[in-house]
Amino acid sequence: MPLKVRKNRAEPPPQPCRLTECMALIAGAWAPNVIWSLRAGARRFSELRVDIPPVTAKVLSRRLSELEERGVVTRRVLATSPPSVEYELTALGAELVPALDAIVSVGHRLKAVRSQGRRQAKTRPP
Amino acid sequence: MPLKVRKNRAEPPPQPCRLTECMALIAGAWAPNVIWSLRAGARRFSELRVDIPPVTAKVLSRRLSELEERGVVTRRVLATSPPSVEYELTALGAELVPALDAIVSVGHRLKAVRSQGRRQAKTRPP
DNA sequence: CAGAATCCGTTACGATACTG
DNA sequence: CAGTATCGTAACGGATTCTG
Repeated sequence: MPLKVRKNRAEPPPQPCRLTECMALIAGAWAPNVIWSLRAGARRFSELRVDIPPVTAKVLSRRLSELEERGVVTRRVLATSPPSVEYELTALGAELVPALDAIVSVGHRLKAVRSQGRRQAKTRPP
Repeated sequence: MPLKVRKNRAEPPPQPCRLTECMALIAGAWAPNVIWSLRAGARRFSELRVDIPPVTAKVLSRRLSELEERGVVTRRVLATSPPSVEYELTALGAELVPALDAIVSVGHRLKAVRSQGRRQAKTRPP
């Protein structure tokens, strides 16, 4: 008799597809970095390029459009000469920052555990 | 005179590359869904396939290996017949769940703003 | 059941060059 | 300065088949 698939307890958020859809908010190369760079306030296109070294103008431009379309950032053209454009997190976009923080925190601790787990491998209770 | 690139205020976490590295924790298709599915406890391979409908065995298997290697989940082979394998979040892996929750929360509210922003477009203070 | 192996299509990224 | 256009490539995921 085949094993029974246990019911998945705790399913307040309905389908897993919802999750996928929401994760798309920060999808695409460098999107998290853009949010990260804007955490302290507005920033211009070329400043973002400097903040995120290996990003190309094409990809940065694309990512910013997507983030704007999704309501994560706002775009404001300044009447300077030459013209410059400022990007800023929306109120909701700013709420993504703590989430990124949490992920980074876990990442750092995982790395620490890794490197010290090597040295002193097994301390297991019998 | 060209505009000066303003210093990026607030830079406690050093390079943006660190962020990229940490975001890799939840990278790959369905990885967030796996973490999500394991939030309430251990789950078998085939149960995860049911939890996350469109995932193929190949990709699920690959994602689980990666997550295990990164210390996000643990893998335990049960001595049953036929053999089954249980996956479970590690302590650190479990800390990713609130972060995913936050992102989902923002995602839902962004969607709400979107759909009601259509109907009643402009209410701006002079 | 849990998964490895193979093949193959899509895509998204990077590099480069060009525009307003 | 702030992008857009075009091109080539590598990586990723999906479908299918096979094994212990």
